[in-house]
Amino acid sequence: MKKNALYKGTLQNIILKLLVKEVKMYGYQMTQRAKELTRGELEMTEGALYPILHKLENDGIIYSENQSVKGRNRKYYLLTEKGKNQQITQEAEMKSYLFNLNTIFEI
Amino acid sequence: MKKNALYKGTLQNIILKLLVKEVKMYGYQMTQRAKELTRGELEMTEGALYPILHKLENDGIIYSENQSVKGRNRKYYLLTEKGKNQQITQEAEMKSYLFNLNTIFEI
DNA sequence: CTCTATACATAAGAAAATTATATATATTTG
DNA sequence: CAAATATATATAATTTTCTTATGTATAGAG
Repeated sequence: MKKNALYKGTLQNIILKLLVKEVKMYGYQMTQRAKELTRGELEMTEGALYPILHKLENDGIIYSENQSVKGRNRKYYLLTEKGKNQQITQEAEMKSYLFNLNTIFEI
Repeated sequence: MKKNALYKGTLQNIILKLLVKEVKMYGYQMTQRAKELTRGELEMTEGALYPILHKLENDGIIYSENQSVKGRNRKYYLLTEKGKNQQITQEAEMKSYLFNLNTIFEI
């Protein structure tokens, strides 16, 4: 099994959760934060991350602000109002999902 | 988001857990059991289930026994020794995964 | 000055699911 | 009793979602 196999289908949900917790984040920062929070387990690849961010922005769930920091460009993302609602819905789905898996795996 | 989106990547793990709990099960039974345990949330489709079962059998993780019940054929699956070890490994991975998601979603 | 880290982006390919279709029998319902 | 639904397995075509690979660019460490 691949390293991130279990996390398939949860990435968008995780991204929205990170954004609601930290208010604004840039892509690279999300990969680091996700890795920290999962004790090194989840390594979000750029090939997965950036297309999701672009899709979310295109769908009006998040919006971006460019900022130059120490000569490098960062693209910060924030939740829109629509995105905040979406995040609440998806977090509820995630909690139900976790409850169900806890049931199956008797945790 | 699709109904089973979050469960993507966990199906094989769930199947092995069902088998270790109930010793022997047939495919259709797994779909019903999974649906019960997730309060109707997870509806394992045949197109996902059967290819996984065939792959697991081909890899020596499970083996099958045909049984005719009330005129209909059932193909029961059981874990091999290799499969039991595999299940233990995958359950540990699943628990780590759940721990990490609980961390992210602060449950 | 080279390597690693930071930062974003996208194309090609693989993996894992959904959807659709097929077959067959038992049971329930109108 | 015919039709619809439930039971039971299987597979092909398609779609989704990820990995891998590649590209660009700058900062900092050694």
